[in-house]
Amino acid sequence: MTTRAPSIRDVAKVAGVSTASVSRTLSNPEMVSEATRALVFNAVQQTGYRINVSARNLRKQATSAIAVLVPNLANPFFARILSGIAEVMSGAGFSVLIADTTPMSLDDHRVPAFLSLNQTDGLIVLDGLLERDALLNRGTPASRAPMVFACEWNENLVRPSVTIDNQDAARRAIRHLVSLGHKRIGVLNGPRDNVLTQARLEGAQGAIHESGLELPKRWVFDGDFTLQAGVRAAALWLGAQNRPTAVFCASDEMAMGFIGELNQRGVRVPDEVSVVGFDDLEIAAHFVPPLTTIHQPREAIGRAAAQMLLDRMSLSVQERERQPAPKLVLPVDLVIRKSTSPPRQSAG
Amino acid sequence: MTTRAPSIRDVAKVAGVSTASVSRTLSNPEMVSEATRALVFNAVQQTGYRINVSARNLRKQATSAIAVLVPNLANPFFARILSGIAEVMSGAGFSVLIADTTPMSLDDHRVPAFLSLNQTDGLIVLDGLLERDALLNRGTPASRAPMVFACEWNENLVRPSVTIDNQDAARRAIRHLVSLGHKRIGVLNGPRDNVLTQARLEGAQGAIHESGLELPKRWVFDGDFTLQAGVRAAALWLGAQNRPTAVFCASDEMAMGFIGELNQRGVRVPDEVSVVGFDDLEIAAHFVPPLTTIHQPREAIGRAAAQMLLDRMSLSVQERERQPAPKLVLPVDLVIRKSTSPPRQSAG
DNA sequence: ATCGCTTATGTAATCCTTTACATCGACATT
DNA sequence: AATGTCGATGTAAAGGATTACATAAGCGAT
Repeated sequence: MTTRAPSIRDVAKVAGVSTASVSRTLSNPEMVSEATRALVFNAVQQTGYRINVSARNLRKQATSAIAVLVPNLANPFFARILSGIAEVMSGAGFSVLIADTTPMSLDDHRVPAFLSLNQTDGLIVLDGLLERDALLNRGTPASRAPMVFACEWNENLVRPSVTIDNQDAARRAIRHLVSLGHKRIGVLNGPRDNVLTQARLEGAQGAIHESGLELPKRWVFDGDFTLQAGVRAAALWLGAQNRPTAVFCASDEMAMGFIGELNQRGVRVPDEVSVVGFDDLEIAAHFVPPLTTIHQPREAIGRAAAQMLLDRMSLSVQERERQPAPKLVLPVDLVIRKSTSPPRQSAG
Repeated sequence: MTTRAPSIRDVAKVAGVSTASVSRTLSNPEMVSEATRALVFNAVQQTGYRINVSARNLRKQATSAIAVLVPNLANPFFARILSGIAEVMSGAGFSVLIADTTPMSLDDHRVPAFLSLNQTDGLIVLDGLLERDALLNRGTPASRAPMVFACEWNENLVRPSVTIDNQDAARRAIRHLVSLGHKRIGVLNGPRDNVLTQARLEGAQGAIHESGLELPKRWVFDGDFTLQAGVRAAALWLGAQNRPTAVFCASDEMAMGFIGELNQRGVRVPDEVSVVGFDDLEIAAHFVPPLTTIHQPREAIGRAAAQMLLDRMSLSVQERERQPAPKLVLPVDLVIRKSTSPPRQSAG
């Protein structure tokens, strides 16, 4: 009844050739004669043969699959990057495994499992926190796996990576606010231990000082990139005295949470406070008001990371270790919409 | 130099036991004696052994992986469901493969590849369009694969599924608008061939008629669930004479695109038109104005689908075919926020 | 001491492909 | 005619874990 799936032997028998010929026809059609090819294709049709991926993987010592470690799948920011990765990878014949790293503690047994390379041929890491995991460095086989870090990655760490210039982006956001005449500029940032947070804060700080302004501690709000963090910041902002007339947020989600909450409390943006976001999520252009923000080419980041991983995987271990880790820094744009305007009173 | 990874044989040698004992220790520790167990664990440590997944899969005729077919990965709606799936599945020791089906034409070779079960042990399909693919039904092995359909699924089709009651949801949205006093209610719907579109339209139509109102064709706007569709609908709405005073949108994205565009053109929501969304994306509660919408328990849908698939996979083919396809319909809520209000003039 | 039963372990077959190596014709060159 | 070359095919050996079956050891009962 439940008869076993047809194997390459069955195909060979039907076609009247050897299993080697079948295998060759299927993976290197140009190696066999026209006649054999026809015979085999025919037999494949007849038997309904489907290759057994596990057997091939075992023999080839490769899996044709890569894994993506995502800090938070529910976050729309990552979804889009994943989409870019999936596009390139499936085009190249690879499957994409996803792993949400939020629920995994850093020393979770699954992380090394992914790294051990017999589950996947390579890895794209979107979670900057994972680097600190000793596991990435300890076991030799693990650290040798082809790996590309994307997004949450400090540009000066030594690993293949695809990032944007976070400092520069923050600087541009601030300059825009300064050029509008803002003197008191606040920053709503990510979690302190996040690599992006530091880079963006430095950039913002630099630009503020360059302009002869100050960034006192009380104008720097800690957040975590989420809508909720924006909501909390709104309450803080409202309660503060001598408030900033503009706030640079390290993510669109926080910017929207901030604006949304202010609106509920009757404070208008940009009339009473200008807001700059970061990411340029799709919704940003349609928000009320449309968000001035830093555009990140998310799909391109995903595609680039995938391509870089593909390149790395095509190298031998030695070659990989000899070559310096490639680093790609993609350009970002400031897109000016309606959430920023000159401050209400020109003087603080 | 590049020495081959330690295999179970190496562990066995170091531990001074047979490969069988090693295998048993690793997968059924209770089958071996205390002493052997210690010996083996030790040897595993020493050798740095990692199981070879391909070999195990080949032997066990299973992959410990499932695939999720997503219509559009970039869509935040699906990202959250995926997150629920990943959570349950990785808890149960399964890997999750994702495949974005938008780029695949329906007869793409990859679809049957996923179905052929030797790449994955099961399938969760979030793309309602795929059912029409003859491939799902033609080949016996394919149609026998454990499969669960979620979200985009018509409740009365015969397949294991996790859905919400779309008709009821739409009905509730409409009743809410009616209860506010609206007489002219429009609908911004999904693509015509989408299963959700039909169910929601029927529900909306039903509720409108029940209330003694009409739904003329010109008040039904075709969309595709995207922000852009909302933008387009706004233009249409503005251009129409005798406009609806309220619009029920089949997705939050469309609702937000609609509101965003109206705002740019100086039309206030809900003052001039009330808007109900569908999905309750995170951002909905923080939009300006906060969106009245149908709450879908997205993470729960994902978890439920994963659990159902797990259950189905634990059954034999015969059992699966004997049992009726399980169907889970999760409850939805209407959450009333600020994008709906009584119409400006009480009479049409 | 023998038998029977249980528990722990080892041996070796098995899962299905890929591919190194061997073989075989056919054809060209000398 | 003998030799060499080349392309196409077949044979059989991996690849690494699981597990059916065989064996051995331990123990209680007779």
